[in-house]
Amino acid sequence: MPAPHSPFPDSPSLGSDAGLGSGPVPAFSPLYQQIKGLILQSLESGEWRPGEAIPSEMDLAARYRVSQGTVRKAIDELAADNLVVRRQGKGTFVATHSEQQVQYRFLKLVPDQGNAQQEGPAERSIVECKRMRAHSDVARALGLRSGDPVLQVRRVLAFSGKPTILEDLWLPGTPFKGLTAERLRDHRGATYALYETEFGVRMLRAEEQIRAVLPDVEQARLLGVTSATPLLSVERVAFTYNETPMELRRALYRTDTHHYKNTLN
Amino acid sequence: MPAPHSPFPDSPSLGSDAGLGSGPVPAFSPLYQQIKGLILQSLESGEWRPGEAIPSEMDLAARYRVSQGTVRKAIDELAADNLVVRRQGKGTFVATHSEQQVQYRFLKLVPDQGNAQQEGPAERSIVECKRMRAHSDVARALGLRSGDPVLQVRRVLAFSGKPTILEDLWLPGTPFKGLTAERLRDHRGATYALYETEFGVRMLRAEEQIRAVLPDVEQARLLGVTSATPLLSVERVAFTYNETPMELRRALYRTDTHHYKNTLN
DNA sequence: TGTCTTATGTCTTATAGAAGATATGATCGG
DNA sequence: CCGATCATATCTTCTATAAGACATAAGACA
Repeated sequence: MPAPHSPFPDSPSLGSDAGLGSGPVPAFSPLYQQIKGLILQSLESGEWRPGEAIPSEMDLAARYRVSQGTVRKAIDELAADNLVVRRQGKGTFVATHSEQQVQYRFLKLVPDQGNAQQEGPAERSIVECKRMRAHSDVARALGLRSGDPVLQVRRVLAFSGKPTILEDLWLPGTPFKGLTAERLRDHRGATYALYETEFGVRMLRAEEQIRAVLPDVEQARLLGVTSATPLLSVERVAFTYNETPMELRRALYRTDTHHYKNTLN
Repeated sequence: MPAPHSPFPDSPSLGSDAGLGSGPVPAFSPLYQQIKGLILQSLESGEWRPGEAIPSEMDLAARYRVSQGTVRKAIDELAADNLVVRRQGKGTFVATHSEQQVQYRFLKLVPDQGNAQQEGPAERSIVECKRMRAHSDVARALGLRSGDPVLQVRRVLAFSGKPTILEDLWLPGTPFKGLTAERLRDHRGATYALYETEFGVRMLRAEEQIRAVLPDVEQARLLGVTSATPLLSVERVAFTYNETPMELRRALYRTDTHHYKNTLN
């Protein structure tokens, strides 16, 4: 086998025993992981848009001066992380929240009877949408400082006319400059798809903390329940590239007709 | 490249274009998936016990008359499903609920401050343990018929002396013949580890349905809360091989000091 | 007792052919 | 001459194999 080539075009050879100096990739990592890191950078830079195809494995192999199999293993991991989607015979595509078979990729609330497809899309109504300064807890969750500008949205999602989810969203003000209640209301499809197409913010991963709570009077009114109705409190932080938090979402779920579904393995 | 060999030792050649007739593997599946199925059978039959090493990739390759890389890809998928664990330079081991770094593999409840390691193991106390006949809902969840014998266990888990989880377990009577309150109480470590070592039942996967509820009087008493305290209701069905359900678990979680943590991607 | 060697695992990379999808162009019927 | 249909060319990803690199542990040996 010939000595491994440098995955960095037009740079002096450094093989697999040279360090990158800085960056997310450890200095002494296997070749395919270095390639993965490079593809990740191109993905982050927007070289290929969500929904578009990335270059073929052969093209990428030529670009990075490695074999097709090495590129393949790099893409395998990206596909396992849901960053790209492979389609045999067609190509590899940048994953997107739009045009997906499942409308809501991160929503785990499903109806007790039937499935989410039959139920159809949620009816959304925005209760409030204002720019404000972040409190300490919101700032901490979003990696900001207290007082930094944020956008807050409160809305209700209803299924079959029945209000089921009350959500409060907090978004960092700078990346989402220009987002208004109108644009939110007019947009069809998932909110994360709007972030993607209008603001170039791709949500890749999220973490949720779930509790059981009782609503306050205002929350109960918006959901059409009494203050004695137990609700699921779901606090979600969604991350884009480099584990950067870009959205805090505090939601209350009614669980009389729906339940939160989770699979463990 | 030579023609693919049969993965079935001492059987007439059938290559990749012959059907298996019956079984979990589709008739026209790639070689590595057929190998995966064969390894799965050996795993299920108990040829290698949990915690033990399975034969090396080279040995398995010789056994099935395929190349090491093909065996590798089969094991890759088994490792992705958490059925086996790879350790470079040491071997590939059958995954187990015992001797794991995380004591409770399926428990997603974590303390609000600190982590589960610091907290230490839960203090268990068995409230009830009796053999009975399955009601229709329990029978349906376990794939039994109404009236079939089942074992029911009710217990409380406490952290730092504070009762936090109230669990009702239902187990099919036949596979768990001989399980008593004493054996449950005397056992150290995860309950799923007990199933593994004492009854040869390996839990591979589970599905949970989560709701917010209020406890009845008895439940509230056992958890030391009022009937007005909202609790997380977690109904879990755990599966062994062939997607066979082997345990139904209905639990109530207190979420004043803990929360249910979930990662989405 | 400490170090080196060796055996035996998995891991990484490379190559060749198979299988799927799509566009193009030839062929045939009207 | 026009249009539908089939074969083919050429993309793509997928599968299978081989061989060297790296990791780990046990025994040889000073």
